[in-house]
Amino acid sequence: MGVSERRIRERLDTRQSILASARELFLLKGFEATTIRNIAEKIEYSPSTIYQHFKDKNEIFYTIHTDAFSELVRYLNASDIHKNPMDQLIALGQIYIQFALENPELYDLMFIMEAPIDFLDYLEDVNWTEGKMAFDYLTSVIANCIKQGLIKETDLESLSYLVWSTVHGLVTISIR
Amino acid sequence: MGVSERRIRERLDTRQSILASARELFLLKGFEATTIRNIAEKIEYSPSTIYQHFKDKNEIFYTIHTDAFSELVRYLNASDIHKNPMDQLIALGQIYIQFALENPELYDLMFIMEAPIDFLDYLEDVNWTEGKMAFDYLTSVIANCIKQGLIKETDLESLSYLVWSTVHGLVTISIR
DNA sequence: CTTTTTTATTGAACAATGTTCTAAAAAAAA
DNA sequence: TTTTTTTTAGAACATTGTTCAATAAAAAAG
Repeated sequence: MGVSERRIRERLDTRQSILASARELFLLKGFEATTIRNIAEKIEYSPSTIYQHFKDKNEIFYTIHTDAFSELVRYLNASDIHKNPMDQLIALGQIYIQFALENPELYDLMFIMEAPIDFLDYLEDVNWTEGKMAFDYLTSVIANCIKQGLIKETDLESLSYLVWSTVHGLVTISIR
Repeated sequence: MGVSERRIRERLDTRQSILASARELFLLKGFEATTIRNIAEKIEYSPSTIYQHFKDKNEIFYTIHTDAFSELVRYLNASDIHKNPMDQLIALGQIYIQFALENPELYDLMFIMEAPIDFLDYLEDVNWTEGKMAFDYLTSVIANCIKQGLIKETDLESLSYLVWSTVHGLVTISIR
């Protein structure tokens, strides 16, 4: 019977509806200023219904956050086309900046917006696959540059941090 | 009569007491998790009393934030001893990092901790003298470097941002 | 078609929060 | 001692996230 399939689909729909509304409100008013009742009103359900899909308000934020990172990783993968690691590194930076400028509110939500208090706990809990993926990718590209003598050898991880934080700094400034 | 002098002094004392307690709690639990009642309990006054000294919870945070920046500026002024602007620039970076590492929780509160929502409004309102001072100082040192041909000429402001955000990125990483 | 069981949805309720307001207590001035 | 001013407190309010028991709806079983 296709009944249960439809029900699963319906359930997923309201879940997505919650996420979409929440995201819109978060971007518009920030995390704190967005209330569960706001979201509930927007999806035309009672506040209680939301708790059928998410443990608490934080979990809604986490989900949106993780999804956004998935999208960033998808963007970054486009740098694969380059064979020369230095070109790849440059492309990586360009794509990163492109992503940030094309989705400024999303970038804000990912990196700048005030997050729930237990955010760091959460990052450890879910061991933040998406974020690690993005960083590991950067690190591996830089490692290739060093291996081919295109970059002077230094502490790999520190250098990766440095690159990221510099680009992040630039992006943040141009967004805000 | 020294009566009113004493009253002013007493008033200032409780104000300082509020700030000290609030700062301690903010650093310990973050802005959101710290309640007015927490602070009140710590200073052994009723919550209402706090509102005699500060418009709202945000204003307490703002005050602490501004004070912290004053302290940073005080630190940075020590770079005056160098005549060569390049030495000064290097000293500036070193002092900045020193400040951050010596007062990691404070640095966290100033740059990383989640702030009240209307924080950006606030920065514009008070036109954020302290923050501007620090940045203008950096900019002027870099300008001197360019003038003396020690740094290749580029967009001055962007370069200043770049330097700051790079150092900030490094500091943030080593603190957290 | 009727009854039973499962699922979905709600509305009322709770505790905690920031904040305000009125009354009391304390201090200073007269 | 009385009056005025200032300080402090306690009760109260609206809003928040969240829970829970009751109701409505849907599906399954008979």
